[in-house]
Amino acid sequence: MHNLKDIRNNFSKFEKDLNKRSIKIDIENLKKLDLLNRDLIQKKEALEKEKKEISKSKDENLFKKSKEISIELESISNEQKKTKIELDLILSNIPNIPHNDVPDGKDENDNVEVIKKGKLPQFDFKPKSHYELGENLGMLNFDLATKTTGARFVFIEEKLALLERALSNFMLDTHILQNGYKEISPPLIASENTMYGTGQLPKFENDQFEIKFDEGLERKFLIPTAEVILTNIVKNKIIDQKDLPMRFVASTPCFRKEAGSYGKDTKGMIRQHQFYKVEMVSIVEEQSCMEELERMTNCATDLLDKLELPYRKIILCSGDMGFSAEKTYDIEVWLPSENKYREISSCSSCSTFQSKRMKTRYKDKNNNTVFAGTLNGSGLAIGRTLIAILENYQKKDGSIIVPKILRPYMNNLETLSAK
RNA sequence: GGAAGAGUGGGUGAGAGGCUGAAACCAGUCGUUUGCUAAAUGACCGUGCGAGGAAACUUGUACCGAGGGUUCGAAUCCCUCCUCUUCCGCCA
Repeated sequence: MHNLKDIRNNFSKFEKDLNKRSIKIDIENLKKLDLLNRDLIQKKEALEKEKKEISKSKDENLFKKSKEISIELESISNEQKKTKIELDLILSNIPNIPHNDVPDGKDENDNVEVIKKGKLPQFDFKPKSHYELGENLGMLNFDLATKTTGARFVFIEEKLALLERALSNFMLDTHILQNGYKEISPPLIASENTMYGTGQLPKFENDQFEIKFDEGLERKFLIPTAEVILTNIVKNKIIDQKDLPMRFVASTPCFRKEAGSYGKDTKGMIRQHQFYKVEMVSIVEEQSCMEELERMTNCATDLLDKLELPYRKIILCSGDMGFSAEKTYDIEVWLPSENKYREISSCSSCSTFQSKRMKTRYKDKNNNTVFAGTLNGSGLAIGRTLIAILENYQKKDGSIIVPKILRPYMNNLETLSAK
């Protein structure tokens, strides 16, 4: 959410900034509504003052007048509320402004590679896809998921399920013990206001699984990422400056409708309605955002180094970034069967965009109340890590070597092979 | 699910229709004094949205869980909802 106060100072700069994201808004309308809103507020407050004075005077002769003012006040107040709602609706649908470091661009083709690491595996046979490998091992079952649930779900079984658990534990341990994150096991359901706080609502309602919840009025959603619930830990809060930075990590299932991706990645488990992901979230002082983003991204790539998987890091161009982000690094892992890199992590700084929605603040050195910076990043998407291990560690006979770092988490198992 | 009680500023907690943006205490900020791993003392110390100002700041208004209502006037009375606590029931 953008601050109207800031926008007001320089409407044309705001308009230019949004151009970077190919967003066009009716800036004149915004100006007009802002003026109207403030005008109505002034009128309202003048009347309120008059009323207050009458009631203070306790002069019974004026009581009738006060009553008349109340009627006028109500209509002005209603009009002002309506204007404010209209303004908020416009503002809540505008994405974050890209940071200066972010390259201009239209879509994923304009993203820029930053580094490439790890050596690509060489095979003296044609490498199989993860779903072939998994099905041949008898450890991935898509048909069964279709029977019990529907498309875009999967059963993971036996040693592959163990591998999934091992990945979760390995990643959590690394972030907790080595990187200073606080472990959280959060609710997987978020309220409407929480979804609004991180920017999933109102604009991306179609991507969310809403669940039926009889009691209460507020709507509930399955989390599309732990970012939602971890970031909202500091919703409506004035944080003690000395508690910053705050760093949280959780391994949770994530639920996404994947609306609008019909026909994309339909085979295999690249794109599922449900998947596990280890998520990191940082709450920092605004000026530390860029530094924290580098730190967080390193936490993610470090895992790939430890797993000995080849990857590259790219910076997303302005047109390809998510709604709340000011700057995003994607980390892409090598998939031999596709002969290309695929996203396995996305680390973003959201500057104060989310904290303005959530009302997350802290007192700075001058005792001014300022908005905090928020960051989130996957470290890593477990389903896709599983895919990467299957494909990169496959042998000609279809068995899979277990990466060394994971063996302690798997009773020292060295190979996955069919029975 | 039934019954009872409670939600006040960063925290604890007074207030029970006008003098309350809200006592007191803790935490915090800035001083003073004595000195030294600290004590004493004074002042300041909520948030949102407006207005004026380059700014420090000044000023208006709203906010005591949320939303309505009664009243000239509501933290205080009434209604609805949410949340929490305790007791009972049910249950992994």
